[in-house]
Amino acid sequence: MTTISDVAKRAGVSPVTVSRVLNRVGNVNPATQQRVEQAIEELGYVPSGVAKSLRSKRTNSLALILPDIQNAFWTTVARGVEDAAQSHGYSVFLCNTDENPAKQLRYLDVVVSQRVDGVMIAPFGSDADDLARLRTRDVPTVVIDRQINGWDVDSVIGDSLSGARALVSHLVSLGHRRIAVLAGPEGTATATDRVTGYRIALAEAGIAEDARLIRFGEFKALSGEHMMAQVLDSGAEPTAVFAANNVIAMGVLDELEHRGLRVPQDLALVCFDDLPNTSRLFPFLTVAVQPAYEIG
Amino acid sequence: MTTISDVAKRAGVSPVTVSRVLNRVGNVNPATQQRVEQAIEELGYVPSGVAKSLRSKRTNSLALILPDIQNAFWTTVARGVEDAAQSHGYSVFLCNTDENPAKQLRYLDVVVSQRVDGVMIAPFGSDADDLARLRTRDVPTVVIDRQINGWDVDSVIGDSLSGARALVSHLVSLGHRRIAVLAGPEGTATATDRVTGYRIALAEAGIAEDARLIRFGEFKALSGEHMMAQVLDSGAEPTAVFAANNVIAMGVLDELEHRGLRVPQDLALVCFDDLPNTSRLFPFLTVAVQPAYEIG
DNA sequence: ATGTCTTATGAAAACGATATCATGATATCG
DNA sequence: CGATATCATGATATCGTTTTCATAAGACAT
Repeated sequence: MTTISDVAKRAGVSPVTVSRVLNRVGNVNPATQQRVEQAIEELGYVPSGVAKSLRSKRTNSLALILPDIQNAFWTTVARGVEDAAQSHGYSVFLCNTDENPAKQLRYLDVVVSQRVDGVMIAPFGSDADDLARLRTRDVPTVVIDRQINGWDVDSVIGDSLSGARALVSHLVSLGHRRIAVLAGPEGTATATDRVTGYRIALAEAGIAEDARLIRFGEFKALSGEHMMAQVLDSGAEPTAVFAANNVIAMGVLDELEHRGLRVPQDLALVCFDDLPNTSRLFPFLTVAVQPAYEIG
Repeated sequence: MTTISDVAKRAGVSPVTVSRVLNRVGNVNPATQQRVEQAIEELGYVPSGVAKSLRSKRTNSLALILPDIQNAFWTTVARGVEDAAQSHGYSVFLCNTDENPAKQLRYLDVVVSQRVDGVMIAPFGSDADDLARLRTRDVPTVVIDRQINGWDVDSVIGDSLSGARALVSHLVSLGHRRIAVLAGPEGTATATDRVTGYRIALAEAGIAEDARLIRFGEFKALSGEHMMAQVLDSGAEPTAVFAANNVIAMGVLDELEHRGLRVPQDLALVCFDDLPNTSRLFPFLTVAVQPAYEIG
């Protein structure tokens, strides 16, 4: 791999001068500059970002830590992040935690060790301790989509509570009284906020809560399937379901299909977060769309 | 940011000894080791990957350059790559070229400058020149999904030709004679291979080609829409359509919907690459599924 | 007792860039 | 014309590690 010294030698100057040409800083004789540029061209020299980072303490890279890169919501967020980063000269490390705390921890170690200039994370759980690695090391951080207790950090968060409340109120206005909610992990703000929104909507309508209709699980299709099955088997006989995100809704549909139940004839369904082709796929489905790209 | 010297000072040893403890190499007195480990703990020290990379010439990072991270096929590939990389201690830089040569070029510069240990790329076009930056610099590279002319590089490629041939033969066996093919960019091996497979299937069935039924565009929904419109307006009256990938198929559906045409009653549709929920979304759709995760 | 091995540690150099300071050559000013 | 500012360039130190070489203290064999 050619270095700045190789270029310098070829152009008959010192490495310092090459650096000056590269960064367009300081004064360089036009003739010299041309010789240097030619040497760079001939050798196909590309400066080492690694060495540059070591000296300058900036890596020009960011980390984006997400729970599920196969979820369309998150890829859209990623796309937004990527475009914004690129237009400012940053590269993005994309990390997929799979909603797995151990994986998340490992990635936090990696990004700290790689000395990225900043981290955007949709954290698992809402416990500040998990993110201690970032806080104690003063890594500039933005939390996405989920709130963190006990750390006053910049965040970009959709209004889960209001969204959930609106969705459930919509169901109520259609005449539903026995509405199930299938949420994500109980420790995650996104999940609890959406359940809270659900509760508020019920309270406003004067409907009593039924514990059998409230389930916490994971933001995964399989979990949606299980939760739906539990609710159906609980004897609570829901007429409508509020899925806390798109993937859970998919699981719900799977389970309903197994049982030969149709949406919306047998059971109404609403959910959070859009999916690609939702309107074609489920014209009957009401969703609370978050501006994923803009969040990114 | 604490450095190895800070740790050394605190433990009353030299940085070399700390390094030895960190990398479990050479002989270190157990008592010393414990002092060092305690100092690391107390200071919350995380070694600088940047400095390590500079010295060791390894970054433990890989780049994955993809045309569209919003396409489920690619996110699945990404997931496979990520899992494999992580289990071997590597991190992955995910880069989205958006099928845009300029973006691709920019990313190639970035990854070369960042000195990643390897690159996996689904390149735009099939011209080796575009990838010259990688070749001339001996960056270990694997090409995914698309073949490159003039560079004998490791590749992981689904069999576009056979897949396309099988899909089109399937249509033929259903009695279709006027079959349209809507492909990606003409310069991309994936697109041309799929068209070649289409041609072979037609030839085998003794069906003459109709130029109006063969379209090249982009691997994007909007392009699928346009191509479908062109074919429908060409007067060629197709009874079936072969979309060269999932996203194009989505565009086709959009266009058909605009015109009030139904699948499969008015027009049969087959395509390459799976989509999430395909079976629920389009029970009528025949797809050639590539093992995306395993490719990754 | 002398020489050879192993263990435990440190000093110094190196990785490839940039920041700082120094130097000589010109240009500009009063 | 001497003083000062500007231009063009280079020497050297530095970023935080790891590699290489050196050294000293015991252990062991002859």
